[in-house]
Amino acid sequence: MGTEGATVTDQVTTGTDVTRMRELNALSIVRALRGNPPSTVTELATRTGLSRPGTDVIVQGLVADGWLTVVEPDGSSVVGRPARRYRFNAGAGHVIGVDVGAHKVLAMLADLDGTVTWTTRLPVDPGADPAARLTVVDAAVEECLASAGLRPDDIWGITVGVTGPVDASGRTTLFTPLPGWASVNPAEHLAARFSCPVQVENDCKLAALAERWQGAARDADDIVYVLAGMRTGAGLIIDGTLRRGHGGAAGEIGALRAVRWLTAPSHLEKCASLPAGVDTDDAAAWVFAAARAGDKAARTAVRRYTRDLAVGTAALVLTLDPQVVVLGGGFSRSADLILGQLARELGRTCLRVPEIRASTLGAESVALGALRLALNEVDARLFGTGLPAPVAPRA
Amino acid sequence: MGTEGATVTDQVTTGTDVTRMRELNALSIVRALRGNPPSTVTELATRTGLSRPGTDVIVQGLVADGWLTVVEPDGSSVVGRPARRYRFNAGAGHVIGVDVGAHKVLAMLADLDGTVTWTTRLPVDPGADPAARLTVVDAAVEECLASAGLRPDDIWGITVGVTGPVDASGRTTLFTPLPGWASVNPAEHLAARFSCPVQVENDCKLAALAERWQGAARDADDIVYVLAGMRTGAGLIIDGTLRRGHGGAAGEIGALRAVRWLTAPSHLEKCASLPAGVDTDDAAAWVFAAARAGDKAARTAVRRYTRDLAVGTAALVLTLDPQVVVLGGGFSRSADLILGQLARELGRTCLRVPEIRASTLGAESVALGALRLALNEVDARLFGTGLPAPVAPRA
DNA sequence: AGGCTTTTGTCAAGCGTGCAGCATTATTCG
DNA sequence: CGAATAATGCTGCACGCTTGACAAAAGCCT
Repeated sequence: MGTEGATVTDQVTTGTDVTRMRELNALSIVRALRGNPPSTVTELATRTGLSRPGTDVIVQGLVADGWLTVVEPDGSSVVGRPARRYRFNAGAGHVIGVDVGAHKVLAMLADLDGTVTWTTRLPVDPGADPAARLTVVDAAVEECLASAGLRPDDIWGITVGVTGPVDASGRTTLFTPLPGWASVNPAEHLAARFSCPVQVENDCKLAALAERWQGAARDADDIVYVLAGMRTGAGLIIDGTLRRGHGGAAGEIGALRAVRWLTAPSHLEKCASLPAGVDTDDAAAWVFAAARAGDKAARTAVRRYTRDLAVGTAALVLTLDPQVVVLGGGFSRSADLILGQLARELGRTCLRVPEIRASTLGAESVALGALRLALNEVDARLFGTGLPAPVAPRA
Repeated sequence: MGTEGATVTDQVTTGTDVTRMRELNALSIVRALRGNPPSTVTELATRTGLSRPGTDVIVQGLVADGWLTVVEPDGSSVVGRPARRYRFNAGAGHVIGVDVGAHKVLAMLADLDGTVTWTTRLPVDPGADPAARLTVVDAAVEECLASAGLRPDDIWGITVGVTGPVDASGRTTLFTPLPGWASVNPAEHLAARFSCPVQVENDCKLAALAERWQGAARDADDIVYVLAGMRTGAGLIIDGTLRRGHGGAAGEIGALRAVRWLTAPSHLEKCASLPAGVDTDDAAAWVFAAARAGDKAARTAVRRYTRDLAVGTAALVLTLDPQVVVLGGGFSRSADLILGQLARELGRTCLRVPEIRASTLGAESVALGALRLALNEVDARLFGTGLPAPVAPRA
């Protein structure tokens, strides 16, 4: 406490107590077990660099707290005494990821290992007002809880994916295609029922996370994800971390008029050979199919679309110099028609051409990314502040 | 050691020994002292959260190792026994930052606090071959050493700033305006004389670092730095860290033809009212002066230049959504003529308009940034792996 | 079947570290 | 010169990790 003298940088609080050291060691053991098959104490000891007896003590404590579960030795034919194996108790907590779209709400439940244990998809009227849409979100989330017999307090994190840039408060005030949604604060809404942290994030950004987690860019740390569909958007991962920008509007290069992302899909909708009966939602799919079959006008439409898509992508690539560009979104099903030309255009305009890959995740990528973001938050809380609390750490 | 079985993620090595804990505490005390005025043990104890006796023991050790120096109490009029103060011994090590330009080599020497203790500026013939240029670099560095009577081993880090994207090996193979420089590896050259780490980095990126360190963007974590001069370039700081991109080519948006950064300065050179006698190097300065005096043609030239500058800046801003855009480079001396229009253009094209500020650093910004990068590297080595080695930690 | 090898599980002793508390010292104020 | 004040220095205590040793549980060999 500075009395009245020049108070400098008070309260750095990095001093490590000997009891804090034990927490850190416990965490490093948990970390050494996450995502790995069940391991023996000896393995954990070598992995963490701790001694075997020391590791054993900590492991016992973690088992008592419910973080680890014991796997009794099965008849594996090794020479010495068969070792007990310990497994991270992924069921100690769960996270929920929600994708709020115009036509549907998709909710997923996963355990702490990220294993998806339930998926709910409910339809929504595109014109539904915010209250109605939130009711559907609630219903989807509720179904996730019911599927595993969980109570709200068993959920450690929730992430909601929406379209449009998300500001710090979790709202999409700058722009949203959902009617009336600009005034909605989904985090606040869910906080009434859940005590865990609720994050709201842009759908492109979440899809980018998903591609790095389980999709086409698992090996990369610098990723530009381009969502190609009836809307065009981007999500950026730099140095392995999702980047939001200072106001949450990173990746919105499509707002630049010279980048014709807003009008790019119209090339497909206005294709000359498009029959009259095709619905506007199915137009793109029809054009891609026709182009694949050799239809001249359709091929031209796809070429024009890709050219426009490439301009914005080039701007992103030149700005960030990523390792990988991932093409996602609805049109990525037709990546075979797009990727070649996209690569050529980038090769023409960019200094260093990154790898270009098609998304390997389907329509669930946004919800998956939402799960990943929620898990990231849980990890940060666990490993950052470090609270190996007994059994069930709440918010 | 995995024998032949499924070797998973070996060697995580995060286990904290009790002796390692002491290292960490020593480091946190050093950190609590860096950049602060000399402090008493009691102050350090409260700042780090450690106990006073414990702090005292560590401080004694740090003094013995040469990291801290004692400041005997002067006659400050407080009640009670006057406290010894301890100061971080910034002179324990030094770093060197070099700015290799077309016309000059600028080298700076700084201590561990970043206080610049010597600056050398040597002229170079723009057409000099790589060997000649490297000789000048050596001379400049040598002068830094001589100024403080230092030996090469007293230097803990060196950073060299060059124009053009720098790859992982430290070379500028993609592009460089210096004749023959593409084949040069400055890091390797300096490694012959210095055992410390030598980094090579792009000049725009270093200038960006400098602006965040001591310049116009000290408070920001997300910065787009635009170097405006006869060459146009950019440096990006995201979440407080300089971003290089996967191949070191981040920020090279100027390579996009639609972004007219390459030709933007020609608007100034081709100004109609420019007298015949003015040298090409001084043309821009003349035009800015004329514009400020009210010359119609000059004002038009500046307006056209700024319009072109704004296109690329808008692409960077929309991609990254930074908090601040810093206008640097030689033309930032005329920021009064540029900033207003630049802000208007960004306001027209961008979703969320960042603050726009003029650089407060002069021609030394690149060398300053080089110092900062070298200091960052030293810090990372110290605080990361943690080696409070005795007196003088070498590479 | 019995001994040998190998690896695990467990215990005891030792050590380094940080913390709390008390005595000591140096300085100002009355 | 004595009282008050605050920093310094010292001792005992608690905690957790490590080393080393030994018993237990399996497979392999004779």
